[in-house]
Amino acid sequence: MGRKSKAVMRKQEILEHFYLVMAKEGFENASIAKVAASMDVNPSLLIHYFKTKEEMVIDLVDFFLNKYEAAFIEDFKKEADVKARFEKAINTIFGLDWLNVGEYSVFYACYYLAARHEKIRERFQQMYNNTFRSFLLQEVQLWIDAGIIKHQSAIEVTEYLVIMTEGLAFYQRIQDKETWLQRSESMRKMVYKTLTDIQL
Amino acid sequence: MGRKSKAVMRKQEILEHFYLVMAKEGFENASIAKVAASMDVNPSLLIHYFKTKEEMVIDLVDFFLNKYEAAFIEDFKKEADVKARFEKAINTIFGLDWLNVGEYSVFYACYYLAARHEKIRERFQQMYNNTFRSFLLQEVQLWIDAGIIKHQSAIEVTEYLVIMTEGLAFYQRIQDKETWLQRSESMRKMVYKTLTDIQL
Amino acid sequence: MGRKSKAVMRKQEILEHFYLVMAKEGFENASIAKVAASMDVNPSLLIHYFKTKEEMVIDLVDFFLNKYEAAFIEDFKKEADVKARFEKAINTIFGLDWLNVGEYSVFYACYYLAARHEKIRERFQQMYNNTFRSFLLQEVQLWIDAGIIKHQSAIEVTEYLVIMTEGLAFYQRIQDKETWLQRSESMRKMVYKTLTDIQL
Amino acid sequence: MGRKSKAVMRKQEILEHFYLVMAKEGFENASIAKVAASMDVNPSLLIHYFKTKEEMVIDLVDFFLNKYEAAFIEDFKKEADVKARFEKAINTIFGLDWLNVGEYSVFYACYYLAARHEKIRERFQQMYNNTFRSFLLQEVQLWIDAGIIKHQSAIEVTEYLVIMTEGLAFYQRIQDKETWLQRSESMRKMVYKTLTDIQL
DNA sequence: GATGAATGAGTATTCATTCAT
DNA sequence: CATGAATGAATACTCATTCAT
Repeated sequence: MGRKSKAVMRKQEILEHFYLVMAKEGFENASIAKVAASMDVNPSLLIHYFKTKEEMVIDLVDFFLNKYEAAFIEDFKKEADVKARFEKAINTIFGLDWLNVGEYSVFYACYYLAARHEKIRERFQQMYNNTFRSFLLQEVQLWIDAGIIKHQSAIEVTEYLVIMTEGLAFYQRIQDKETWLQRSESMRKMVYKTLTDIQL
Repeated sequence: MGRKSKAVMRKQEILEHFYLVMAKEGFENASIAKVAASMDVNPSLLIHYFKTKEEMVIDLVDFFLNKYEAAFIEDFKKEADVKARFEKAINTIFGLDWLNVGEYSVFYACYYLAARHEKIRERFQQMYNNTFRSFLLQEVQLWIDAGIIKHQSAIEVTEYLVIMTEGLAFYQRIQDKETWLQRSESMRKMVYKTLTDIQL
Repeated sequence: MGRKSKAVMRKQEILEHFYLVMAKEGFENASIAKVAASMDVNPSLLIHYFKTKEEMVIDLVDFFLNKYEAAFIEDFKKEADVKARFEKAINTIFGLDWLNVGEYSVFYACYYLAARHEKIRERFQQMYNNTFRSFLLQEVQLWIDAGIIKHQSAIEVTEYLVIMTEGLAFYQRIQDKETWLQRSESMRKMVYKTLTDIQL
Repeated sequence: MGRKSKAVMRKQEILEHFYLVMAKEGFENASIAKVAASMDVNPSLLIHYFKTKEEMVIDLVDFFLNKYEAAFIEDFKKEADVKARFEKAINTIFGLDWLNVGEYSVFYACYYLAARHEKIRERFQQMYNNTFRSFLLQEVQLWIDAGIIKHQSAIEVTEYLVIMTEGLAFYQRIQDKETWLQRSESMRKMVYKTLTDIQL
């Protein structure tokens, strides 16, 4: 494969700074000039690599989702034992956020953009359907094979988990920490019961 | 003596147009000038009522969430019979979206803003905690009293429904219609089972 | 004479606030809106009393110079003994400033305006020629009569003092305090000598 | 490689136009747009060189004072003979103004700004202390060496001349020409006498 | 006498972008 | 590859002012 070309590296670097500016100043305030300032280069250099800002935004979403996917998968891979991984998965879903304010504001900026930009929406679809679902699917299958989950198909459980994860993340972010912690425990039990038929 | 105050009405009118411009052109492209153009008044008039754009944005979120709340409650109130209302609630959650693209892009723009603005986040909290939760809570209690839902507390079920609703809405929006329809049915069954202990 | 009419009092009040805003924010930033805000009234009220801003500015200069004159004369009147008044006059001229930053910035804003506005220039002329000169003239005559000043006409000395006062004030304002104090003493001696023919 | 820098020249050109606009329309009416219009370029170009208007104003003062200094020194250098230069200096101080209305209104706008801006005040200090004083000081020393001025130190005389110059300039500008001419002659005599001990 | 509605021109500044070097 | 010059449209906001109430 050899070294990445300078262009590819530069683009990556630009997106990294674009992301940082967005996390810090908000998506609506992230301008080419500010990203250039953050990199200490001339604004026209960014235009040199991404012909328009729109292109840059689209690539930013891609860049961000790659990061997000990697973090998600990383989180699941750590444990070797199947039972332990199941517990960990549940804990992760109900655990406090993986992302800080700046980061998840970028996530929702991207999600907002998906509503208006077909290309971006497709990228989201791809992430959820290919990466998350297909990864979770094999994971869930292992849980079923191990008898942890009963009476349900792998595909249904996968969908359920994705939806719960997003619903929880969404709901959690508008709650203050104390309120959230009070509520998350009973949610955890309910999901646990739904999946395992075991009353905790 | 001054003039009779048109402030309340005018503000409402401005927010209506702000919302329309946002739905049509996207939140990042909704400028004071465009809203003024849409109303056929001078931009400075908007500043006369809302001293800054920020204030206008905050009030827009409020305006939008009020609308959203009203639509939500309206939807639940239509049926008189408890059992029918329960079915309807489930169907609504799993049904296709209440909102069109422009509308839900505004919703997610608002949600994105909540990540960065405390006032806006508080407004979301208030909507979820006071309006949705408290409304759903009495509804769920009726379902429990009627024996539709078993073995679970009203508060838990309420939380569960809110989270499922948001998770589903989120997930649905990045799926194409066909994919979504295929998946929603199995989700519906799983939730039904979780709540009623009845295998559909 | 009776009471001043409400209009006169209101105008005075407006000018007072105009002056305060100017001293605080600078003459180029003193707008009708800010003055109104400072008074907690509606901007159009100021237009009600002064038809245009220009008129308000002209009256402001007048208002300010009246204040300035009053302070000047007050300062001279305090002493009864002629010799003491002469000493005091000299000390005042060489003493540190009567005005603080905001105040003298207003003074120089007015002076700047005099360069462009004939009406304002005339008002300055009137102040210097009528008030300062004519007041100083009788004062100087007393000093001459008392034999404090020798070999010079009252009119010449008056002119000399006005010029020295302005030159010193101007020069002093761009010096830091320490530098100024070092230099003012020798200036004082030179003027003293010029006027009295006495080597201090 | 970038473009060859035109920054220095362009900045100078902009300041020249800024000065012209200020002299013509008054400091409070000198806007970036007007300066750009006067240069027949786009307003944003001015911001390209001076990031803010404030920066532009500060540089304008510098630009103006440089001009002013140069004119002052030029005026003194013309004569070769010491005695002639002394006479010329006195005549210049008492002569009619070097500047026309627009020009000296800019001068007083700058002086006004010095009251509010430390950087600008420092620039004035520098001009008076370094340029004027140090230049005059050597000049005055020549006069003393030549026996034109007696019984006084060079430094005192220098201070005295600076102060008289400013006081006269200030006073002169609010007088009409006829009044001024009547008075300047006697002033001239008094200064002459103070410096030379010779009764004219 | 005082308010608030409304305007229209103006403010400084930022934006993305193009082009010459 | 990278800079800096330059543009032109857009930004939010402020200005003084008018007019109806």
